[in-house]
Amino acid sequence: MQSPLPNTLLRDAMKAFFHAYLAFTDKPDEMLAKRGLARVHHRILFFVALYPGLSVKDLLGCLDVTKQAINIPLRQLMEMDLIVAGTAAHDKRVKELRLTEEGRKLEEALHREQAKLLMQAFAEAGEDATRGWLAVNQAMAKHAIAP
Amino acid sequence: MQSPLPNTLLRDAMKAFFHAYLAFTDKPDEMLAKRGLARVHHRILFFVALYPGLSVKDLLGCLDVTKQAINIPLRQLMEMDLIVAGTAAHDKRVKELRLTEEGRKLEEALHREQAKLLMQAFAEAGEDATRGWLAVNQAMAKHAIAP
DNA sequence: GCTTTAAGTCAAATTGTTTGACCAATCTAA
DNA sequence: TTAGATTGGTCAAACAATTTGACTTAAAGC
Repeated sequence: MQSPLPNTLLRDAMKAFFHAYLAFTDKPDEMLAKRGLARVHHRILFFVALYPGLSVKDLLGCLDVTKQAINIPLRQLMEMDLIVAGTAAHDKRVKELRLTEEGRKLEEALHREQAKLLMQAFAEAGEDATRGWLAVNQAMAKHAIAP
Repeated sequence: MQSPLPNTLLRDAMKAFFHAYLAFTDKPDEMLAKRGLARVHHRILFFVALYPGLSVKDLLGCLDVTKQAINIPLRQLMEMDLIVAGTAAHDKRVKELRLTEEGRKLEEALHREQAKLLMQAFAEAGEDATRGWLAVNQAMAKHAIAP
């Protein structure tokens, strides 16, 4: 099996993956800290932005955490009027989480920083590399539990 | 500026990145938990494996944490005889961290799991994609603080 | 009616991290 | 050779996050 990554360089690839993820979360973490929020809050905002009307259960699945781990952060986001919870028409037990206007603004500000970093890296590496990066991440993501 | 990633799909790319990272750390986390160890321990083992003779200061740089955050995990690894600290010849203040034989075995077992996942994803996505994945991660990693 | 599911909560225990103050040994440069 | 900087280590208090497990309510589904 012929690979473009010699065995001796596999660890360098893993190191780059680790540091890329560090860089990816750096700016948003800093911005959130100023509001007394943390990375969990961002993750919640992110998935609610991606899937408007997301249920709490599906959110847990997306983040791969327990409901207890999300209990306080999610309540805070609702108390701060960044997220609202409606009731699903087909099943009154399930909540439909959505961003408020203010929540959308915060999520967008955080998203913009990460997009900037990604776009820079994409521009440096080229279009083919961008497609490749996405394809490998999606292949790996299939092995995570989430939807 | 023409991008292979339409704006509406940028969030999907970020989601894949997040879930890829989740999958990447899943198995090792599980293996470490059985020994009463955590992800920090793996990160220390990983960087000491990648850079034999690494100093404590450089390790802090690699991980982007404070010395207090590493104090206990590193001590545990040395008490468990997974890591040994020698003294640098050029400067007696600096320590040279290395894996012991047992440490090498554990690190390799953890590495093997991650390599398996990566190789699977590489095989699915193809060689070009593999090169692209690496290139984008390295471009992003440049924006992290580490060496 | 009985069971299951979605959501929420409580409490205790554990763990992790930060902050800030120290100290000792060693190196470097004035 | 002394003053200052650097490396590594430690302590303690405060804080934050997460886990485990038990328990509740409301609503479905059968």
